[in-house]
Amino acid sequence: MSDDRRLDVLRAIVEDYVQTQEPVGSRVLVERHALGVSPATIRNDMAALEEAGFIAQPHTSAGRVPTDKGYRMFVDRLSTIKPLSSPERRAIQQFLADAVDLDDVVDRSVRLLSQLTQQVAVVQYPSLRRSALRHLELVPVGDTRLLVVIITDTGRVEQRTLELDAPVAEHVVPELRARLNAAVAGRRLVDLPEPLEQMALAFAAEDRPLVHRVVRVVEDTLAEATEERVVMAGASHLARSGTDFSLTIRPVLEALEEQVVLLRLLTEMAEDTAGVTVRIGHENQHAGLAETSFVATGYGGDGEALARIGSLGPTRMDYAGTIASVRAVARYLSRILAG
Amino acid sequence: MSDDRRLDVLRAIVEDYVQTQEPVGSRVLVERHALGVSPATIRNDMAALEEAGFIAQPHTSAGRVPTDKGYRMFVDRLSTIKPLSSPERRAIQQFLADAVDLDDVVDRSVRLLSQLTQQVAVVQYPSLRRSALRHLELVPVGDTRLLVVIITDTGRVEQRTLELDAPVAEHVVPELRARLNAAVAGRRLVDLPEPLEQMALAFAAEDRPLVHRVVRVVEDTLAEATEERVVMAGASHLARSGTDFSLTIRPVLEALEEQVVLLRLLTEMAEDTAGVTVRIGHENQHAGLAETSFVATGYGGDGEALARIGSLGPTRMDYAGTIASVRAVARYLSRILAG
DNA sequence: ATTAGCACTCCGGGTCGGTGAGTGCCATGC
DNA sequence: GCATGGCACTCACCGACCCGGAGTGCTAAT
Repeated sequence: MSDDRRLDVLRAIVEDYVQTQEPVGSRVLVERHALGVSPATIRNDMAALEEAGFIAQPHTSAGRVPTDKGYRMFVDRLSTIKPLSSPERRAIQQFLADAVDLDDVVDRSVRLLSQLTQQVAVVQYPSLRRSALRHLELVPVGDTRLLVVIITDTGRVEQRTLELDAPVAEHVVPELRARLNAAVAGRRLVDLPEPLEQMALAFAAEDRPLVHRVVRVVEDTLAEATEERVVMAGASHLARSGTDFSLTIRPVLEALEEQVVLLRLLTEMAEDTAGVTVRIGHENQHAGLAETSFVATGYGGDGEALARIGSLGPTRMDYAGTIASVRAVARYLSRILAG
Repeated sequence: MSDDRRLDVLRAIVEDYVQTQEPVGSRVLVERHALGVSPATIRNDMAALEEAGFIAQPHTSAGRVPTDKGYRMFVDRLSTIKPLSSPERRAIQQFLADAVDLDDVVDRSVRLLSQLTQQVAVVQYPSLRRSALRHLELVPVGDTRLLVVIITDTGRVEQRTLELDAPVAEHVVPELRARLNAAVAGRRLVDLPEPLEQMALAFAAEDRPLVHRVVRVVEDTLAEATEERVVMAGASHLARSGTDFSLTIRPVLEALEEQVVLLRLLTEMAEDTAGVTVRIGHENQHAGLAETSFVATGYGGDGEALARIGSLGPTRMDYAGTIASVRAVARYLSRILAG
């Protein structure tokens, strides 16, 4: 049995179906691809592929459609890398380089990726937990409030307001600011508790409560679940014309509006740090995403990724192109953040 | 001619149509509303209303549907205010009060409003231009870069990185920071140029270039077009089941993804500061929004609004309820920001 | 192992009446 | 002069029906 040709047939089916969005039959298959055999032969192969679960027919006497398993095989073994053209690369780089601050970088990235893939793009902000601290700022507000501002080396800024019982002693704030910064600058979250503990000891007993509260806020902010921010763009691509997919658009939009779902989507793909991860159809846990695929990778950080970026579309998507785009944007994004 | 009854009929048509989403005929009208006359009479009134352009029929021998003009009349003269229940109010208040910083406040507001109205919600960040400055922070990064952080009294934070030609002189940064803050604290953008000018004079000539560059960055940031940030939530409500509206979903989503369009939508309604503004169907400039209505109002600031918040849905929406929700969220939002 | 031939299935689109909701108009009544 | 009952008319909608075409699976021949 010519196993090779069967895989060729599978590849051809996936490629045709992705392009035409219509079940593909044996005749058009031999016409459009140089398979060198007759439709009847293809039919036999198709029967075998169906038996093996790679393709299915929507109804008797219709062409074949790839199953999730078929797409899986396609991305794992059949699809070839599709490098971006060099003008494309330059355009990406330029567009991202014009960003003015982190919000802008993230915003531009997500729009760019959505534009490139013609799908929904998702970008996670650099994790606070895994970033290093660049600066801590304390700003007294009125008498009894203290604004704590945290700036990371990726440019991310978080702020929390602290309500105090008593007015702050004048001299404490500058000293605390100085010592805090000395203690945290350049360190990552995991390395923080001890230096902060040490630092607190340097203060007079009467100032300790304040110091501890500030330390507490900093630690909480960095550890909080809310630290994980995600942005999305390109939802309109879900309503691409000429697709029954629009029937399923509601649950998909709903899923995408739940930060929790998005985060799980991104973080569940965390194992494979260097490469690109692909989740196809039902491989996604969320029910609303059963007819979508998600392509993601990490960015920032050397070795361990700072955060993730991905693209979501119908299972019948251009995997090669999407993978290439996701990878490219992630690469330039990393470069910007490191620069 | 009983003009009053005609308006009653119009009101009845709008209310019925909003509820059922189906063209409403003369029979069901007299059945569902206590109009005290026969269908034939209603039919005469309907003919008059159609003549006047308030209603239309999709095709001969179908019921009537309100036109944009009909909705306009309805919101201007016919709809009654629908106050929120007091548990609802408490829930809103509580939900917003739990917010941890400005991003969180805005995020919660937009989600809340989308939840309340079951439509798309849009919230604009408090304008930098109209806010007062709370604090300016300068953080040296490496030798030749300076991070400028701007914090407003609404809690908004903006940051810009400044690339310098030469290493910064050690002593300049603390002094500049102190003087800058003295100059700007509590002032609004329009009041800034002069004090900043004054301040710069206090520095030695050799430090002037640096000082001027920092001043420049601050002023630019506050004046920039990109200062206007808008967030959106509830797009999934656009795909509400059982509506041909889903055919038009694409252009609407596209419009909503353009910051520019959103901003124009919000700012074009700026005249009426205290009340709620409603734009119906074709009154919206953007072509993709011809079948939607937008309800917006300002929030924050006394007198002049700091920013705007609104809700967008199909023209056949519950105007009274939407107006009430938008107003309520805006009110509590203002309160939080002032607190 | 491949292929030509063939019978079979079933989707999609088109046609065709029947039904019912809704209208417009007219003649009548208060 | 306004409201009303009656009535003919118009369409959209729905189900039944039919037909063509695409695609398959099977079998027999190479």
